[in-house]
Amino acid sequence: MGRTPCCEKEHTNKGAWTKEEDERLISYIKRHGEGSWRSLPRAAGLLRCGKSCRLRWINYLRPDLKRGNFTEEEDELIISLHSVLGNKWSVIASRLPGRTDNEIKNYWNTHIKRKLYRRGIDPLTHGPPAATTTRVISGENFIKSSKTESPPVIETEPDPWNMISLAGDVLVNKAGNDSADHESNASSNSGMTTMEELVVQPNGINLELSIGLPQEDRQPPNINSKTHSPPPYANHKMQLKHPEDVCLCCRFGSLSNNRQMCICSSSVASDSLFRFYLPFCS
DNA sequence: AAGCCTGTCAACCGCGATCGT
DNA sequence: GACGATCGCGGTTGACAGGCT
Repeated sequence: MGRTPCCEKEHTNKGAWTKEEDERLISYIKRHGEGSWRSLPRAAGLLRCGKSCRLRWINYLRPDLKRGNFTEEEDELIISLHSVLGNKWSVIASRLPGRTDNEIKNYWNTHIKRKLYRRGIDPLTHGPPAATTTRVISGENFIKSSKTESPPVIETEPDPWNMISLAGDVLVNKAGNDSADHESNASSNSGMTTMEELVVQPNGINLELSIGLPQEDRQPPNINSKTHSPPPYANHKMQLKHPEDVCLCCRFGSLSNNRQMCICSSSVASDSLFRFYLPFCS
């Protein structure tokens, strides 16, 4: 059962288009116009699926396409349109002359999401990271468990762990220092060179942003009550590529071998305070 | 220098929407 | 209204280039 295929797969080319194929397609559309994609390949002498021809034309060959980098104005327009429209790439593209939905979608996933994360904005909600999200797997730089990048995994059920760490409300300072807001730490990471130097101040939790449980109830549900071990994924380290990057889980990074490493590694698991923050990293 | 890793983006795939009969 | 054909969208994949170790 199932759908009938859109073309005879065994007689069609796949993969990258050759120059000759492009020329054939352009020439045919110049003569006959767009449309009738199903019959176009045969008529144009192309061994391609109609969908493939349509996509090639729309995303690459159309003469009115604008090439080159996105401008700052386009960036901001995309961000504001996305905040209203969500992933309606075709609608967003219709507001940016010369840009295709595919192009904008790719650009969003590779550039703008990162840009928003750096601004402390959740690209899904266009607001601050939600207090009800549970597990952001290392934010923009999360270690890919598969080839596919999903955005940071955001689940919506309330989770006390995340209520503490995700909303940007955890204050971690070097021992002996007065409290400093996480923004300045996050942007500079200055002096945060080792995890051993770090002390969590439990009373540094910003309750304005949190809907957390009372302190004594914050034992994370997935901590092994006998071993007090964090979940396995807490044993990873996360690489942060850019100096201003921070782990979306713990909101900090630290320098290690000239690389930004998330401080939320298992090496601090013995610190009961830290355990609250571990599972959200890596 | 070689192998690995990561980012980018063109292309593919599946499915819902729309159209035509 | 039912049904099949086609279109269009959004998510995903995979090839490739460049940087890093």
